[in-house]
Amino acid sequence: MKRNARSRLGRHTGGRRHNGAALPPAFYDRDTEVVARELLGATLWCRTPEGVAAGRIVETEAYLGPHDPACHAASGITPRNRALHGPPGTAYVYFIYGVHWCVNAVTREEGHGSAVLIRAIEPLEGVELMQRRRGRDDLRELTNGPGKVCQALGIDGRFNGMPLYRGPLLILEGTPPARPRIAVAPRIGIRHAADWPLRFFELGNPFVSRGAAEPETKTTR
DNA sequence: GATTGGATCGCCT
DNA sequence: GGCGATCCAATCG
Repeated sequence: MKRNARSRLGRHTGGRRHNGAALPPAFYDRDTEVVARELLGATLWCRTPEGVAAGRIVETEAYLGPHDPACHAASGITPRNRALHGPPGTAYVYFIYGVHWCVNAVTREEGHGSAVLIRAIEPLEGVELMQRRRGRDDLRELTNGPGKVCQALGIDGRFNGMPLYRGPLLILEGTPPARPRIAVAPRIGIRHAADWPLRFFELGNPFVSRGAAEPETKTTR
């Protein structure tokens, strides 16, 4: 486990290229929990005038639409959550706690209002840019939380409603974790439906926001 | 127009 | 692991 973490650090800090194709809209037009699981290992990639920054997705949460009390769609369509009700593969970017941006990938058919929150990535490209934006050097502290991911990649409200398969903000094919290494746990920081097991992360990965090696989390078969 | 709470983070103990 | 920062958007009057 420790060996994996170290080899991962070594393998990914060199700013390697990734040539994976963008995940198409059809990838997102499926069950939200399946998409949340399968986004693990994909690459979140963002280009701004400052440069490119990208990382491997290691932690996600599923938000299941109007019948999920923790999902923004539970309160109907508003100006804020309009992009959440867009077509599959849309970026839903919102501002939270008066401080942070969070980025989601919209799932299922247009109008359903479900999405996957990207909670943590493993830095792959543009490490210096991310360090500058975050104001810290420690690789583990760059992108281990949804607000940190957006700050490191330069994602803000300008990206809300954009497609994730063309343009400056992309999700690309990557290298999924082995299935036994995917852990399932309750979502973080929510009031309602606080015990629904809809958080997915790569077990043992040092870039997960918390609980990377929690012994009590359930791994998938 | 005012109030309130939130899918967080970073610093402090 | 506890708590204050900080401000937008939804809700209420």
